[in-house]
Amino acid sequence: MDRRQKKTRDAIFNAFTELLAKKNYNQISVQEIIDAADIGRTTFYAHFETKDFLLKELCEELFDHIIDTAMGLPHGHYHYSCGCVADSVFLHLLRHLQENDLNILGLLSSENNEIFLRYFKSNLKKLILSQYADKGLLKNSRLPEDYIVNHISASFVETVDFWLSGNMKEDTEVITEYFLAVIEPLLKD
Amino acid sequence: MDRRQKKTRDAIFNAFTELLAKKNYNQISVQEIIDAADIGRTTFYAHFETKDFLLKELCEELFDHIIDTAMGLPHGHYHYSCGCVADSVFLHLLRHLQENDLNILGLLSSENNEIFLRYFKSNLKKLILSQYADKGLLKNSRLPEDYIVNHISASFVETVDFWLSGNMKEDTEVITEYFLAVIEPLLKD
DNA sequence: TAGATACAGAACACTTTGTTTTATACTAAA
DNA sequence: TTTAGTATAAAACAAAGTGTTCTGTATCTA
Repeated sequence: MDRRQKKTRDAIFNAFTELLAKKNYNQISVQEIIDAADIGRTTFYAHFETKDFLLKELCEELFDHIIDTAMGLPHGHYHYSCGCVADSVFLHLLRHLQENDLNILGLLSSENNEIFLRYFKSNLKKLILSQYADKGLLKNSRLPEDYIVNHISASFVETVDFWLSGNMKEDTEVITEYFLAVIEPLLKD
Repeated sequence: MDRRQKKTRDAIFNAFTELLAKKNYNQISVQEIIDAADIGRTTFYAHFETKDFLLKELCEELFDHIIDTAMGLPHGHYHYSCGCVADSVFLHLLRHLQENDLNILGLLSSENNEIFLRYFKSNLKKLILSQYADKGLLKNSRLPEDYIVNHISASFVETVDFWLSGNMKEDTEVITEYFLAVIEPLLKD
């Protein structure tokens, strides 16, 4: 990719991320992004059709990477009761968040975090499927599989939200235990 | 309240609700609401400071009523295992939604339903607290109470979302059973 | 070095926003 | 029924934002 393109693209992402950390998405104008990124008006529209498309691409950059690396990890049982919390993909995800690449924490903690949590959740489903469904761990006589996958994804996202809104007081291991304790009853062993 | 005030207020709410059912919140302009409600520009701003305030007041009208009536219901154990699903407040809530007062279903099923689901969730916490926490049913040696309350609220909202996005194929009783099966392991008995 | 491309800057018509002003119609209470 | 208060309509307004087009310049790649 042309160095110039990458440079302006990064400038836009950075400006947008900083703005999102301090004000609501709806209240951010394209003009503000342009000013903050210090680029020409034409340039912005050459890169992104609208503000919504910019958001979408930002989300892709943020979460696709995180989920994809997690997908590459070896799968395991990861039950709370079997004491292997330390090996859980979910612990890995939390630690990845904690490292705060690309100021992802700022966005997930911001006032308008629903946007990102929603995107996070939809990406998580793929991970859940590869972790549990492939191994037949989700079979449950009372509940349909898609309901369980949805529930587990939502539970993790909500756990992250709980953790962040409490300023990450708890260790990643503790939060992982909370989460695993909540989803464990839904899994076959 | 002045009849004229109530009349325009209703006109605004109706117009806004109809617009929300077919397009995204961000893409709706105040001008469109004004046109749809067939009122004067000045009148709108006499009622609502901004579009965001209008949304907030709409949410209050929609959910405060539902939750408040549910709060008035007698409390019970409502465990899946004890077979008293029929008495659950949650079943009552689902039926209330199904009646579709004020086209609440249209909003909860719309593309931008996060806004409403989020508001729904925060109101639900009050209900969960009155249902379970007061009776000491949430005590759990492994998990803090606020985490459990948050989890139960989120689980119900996500269950509603699951139900609606599948076009309400399942009966309210079945959905209630799914939900109770998921939260039951977190409760003391 | 040459052709292609990304960028800046300015101008553009257009929409939206929130306010102000003036005049009219309605309502609630005396 | 009258009256004083108030809700509304209509028009005009400045300010800001949107998305596009054009021209000239700088930068990249081959």
